[in-house]
Amino acid sequence: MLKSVMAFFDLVFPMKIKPLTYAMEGTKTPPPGTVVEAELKKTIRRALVLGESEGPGAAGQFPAKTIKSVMPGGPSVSGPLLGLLKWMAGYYMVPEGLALKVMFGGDLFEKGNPREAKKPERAGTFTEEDPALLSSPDALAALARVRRAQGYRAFLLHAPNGRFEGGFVREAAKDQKGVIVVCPERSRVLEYERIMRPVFGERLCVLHGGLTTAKRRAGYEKILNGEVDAVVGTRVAVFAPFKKLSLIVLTGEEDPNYKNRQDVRYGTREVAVMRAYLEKARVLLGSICPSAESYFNALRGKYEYLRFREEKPGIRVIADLKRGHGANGGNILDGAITAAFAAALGKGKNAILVANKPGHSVPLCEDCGHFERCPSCGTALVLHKASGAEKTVASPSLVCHHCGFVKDAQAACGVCGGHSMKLLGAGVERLKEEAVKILPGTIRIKVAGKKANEKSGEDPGAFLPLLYLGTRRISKIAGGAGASRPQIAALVYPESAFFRPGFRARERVFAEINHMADRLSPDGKVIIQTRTPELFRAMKARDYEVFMKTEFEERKALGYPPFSRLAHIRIETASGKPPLKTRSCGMEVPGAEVLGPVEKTDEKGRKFFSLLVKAPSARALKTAVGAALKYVAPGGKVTVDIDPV
DNA sequence: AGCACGCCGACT
DNA sequence: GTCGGCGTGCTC
Repeated sequence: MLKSVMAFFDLVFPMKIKPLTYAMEGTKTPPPGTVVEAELKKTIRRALVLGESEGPGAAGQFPAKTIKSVMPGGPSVSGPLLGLLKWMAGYYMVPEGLALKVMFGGDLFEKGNPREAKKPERAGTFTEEDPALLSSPDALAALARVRRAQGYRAFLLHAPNGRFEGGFVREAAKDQKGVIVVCPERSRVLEYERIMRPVFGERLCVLHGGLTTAKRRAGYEKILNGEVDAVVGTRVAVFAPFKKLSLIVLTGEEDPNYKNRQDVRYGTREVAVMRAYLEKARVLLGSICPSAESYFNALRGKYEYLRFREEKPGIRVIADLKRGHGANGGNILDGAITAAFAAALGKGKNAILVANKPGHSVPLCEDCGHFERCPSCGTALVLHKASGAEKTVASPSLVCHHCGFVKDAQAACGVCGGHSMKLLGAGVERLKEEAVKILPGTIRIKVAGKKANEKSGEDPGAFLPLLYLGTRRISKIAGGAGASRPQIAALVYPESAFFRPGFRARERVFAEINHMADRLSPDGKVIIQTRTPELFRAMKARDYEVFMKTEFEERKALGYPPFSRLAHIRIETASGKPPLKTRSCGMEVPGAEVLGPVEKTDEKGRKFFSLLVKAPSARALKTAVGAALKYVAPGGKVTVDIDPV
């Protein structure tokens, strides 16, 4: 009689659940990384073998259920990727199951037929690269260093422009196997597909959330079968299950889109670097304006810094000091801007106009100084006039841009009844009114978020230049999808973004201005109309080093990253009850600083409490967050965000 | 007291 | 994800 061998395994199901122990009989046991089927709550589901287990233990537990079947073809997930899964669960403080869910979604774990992807969708508009720059001795030397590096190695490519970055990435990836190129958004994926397709042909796979499940699954299958050498995709691509990975590229590494905002709140850059480390592979962080964190890591030698410079389109700062609105014939836009726009548009060149908020303006009573505030956020309400293509409300309304609160706009002051309202600020609606009125000739106006171009003036059939108009996001769509690159861009009072909460506000604005300049034609120009010209001094010169130096001084003084690590704890209690067991000030969290709790309102108008934990290292942060969570009263919904952006 | 529904936590 | 336990609340 053959005695059966019983072995135990820890299985991870792709859902919010810790690993569970299952049994299996037989001698041919599934190695870690194998997909198996097992019963969970009376339904058969797919799960991942994390490793062998000691067994359910002697502690009087239920007998382990058994693994029902093993997927053929050996392990789907490599050792380094399993290591990454465990690291993510530990670092971001989530169950392993949730980490598995964000890594592969349903693609490796749901039944269904993979369907071959059709030909690529509409390709992006990546412009020709810069052969002169790419073939310089410095560029060739840097490329050789990236291509020849063995084992784990991290590089920060500080590129002079997007075309250089793209060309460098292509040359770095050429002829290599197991390459991942991650992009911050779908439109960028299509641009990089255009760059990489000529090099990899059919052995390139595109991965992003816009694909159907069947297509994505077909992609995963090809990667697992070794039919793919390179993957281009959005942040999920960082988990592409190559058996052997050689290079991960993160393009536009400073982009805030790289932060995952649901389930596991991971940062794609941190994950990419950790994966490269575990895979003993190279990681290349590319940017035309690197994040403070990456630059800091380059300065202290954690990353090899590949810096390239270039003459850039000029930035002109128009000081609009104590001049009230109305100096330019009652208009907000400075005369120099309207003149420059008129000139560019007159020559058939496209232009970008960036307002500092949606809507029209903030009405302020000139008699008593009253302005309307949001009842839950306390922030100023913004008038939306409900006219034109960018119509967001049915009738003139006051809107809270933070939580979405809306009320009808009244002509008279709610406090004193006065009728003379001063309109503060330069919203999209208001700039559009001005653009239509001031800019001579006929133009098409493309407002952010709207598909159709709105025509102004007569003669709709003729070729007309485009005026892109919107908030900061407009620069992303400007010049896209076959349109020619704009020649001029103007930002009106962008300093308002500096006063938004969050220590990264300045860095964001700096990066956005750099990106805007990068999207313009080579002879392009960015104009900044501001009341605080001193805040834009470094931006004017586009002097990255000077900007970061000041930024570092300030962050060091205030204890913000990269000089510390942060965690944000969000607590949603039943009905505004205090979130902590102890009264405030009672938190004893050694080796870290805890700020809060502060009551806040989110974008959906929900109230929550917020705690900010500051610690000197990632290690100390984890301990501190653990200690802080002990103070949280039971019954609330708690979310922990490590390295919030 | 008896039953319906819904939320929350556990799932090996 | 999905099941069931238990709490709330309504009805007989």
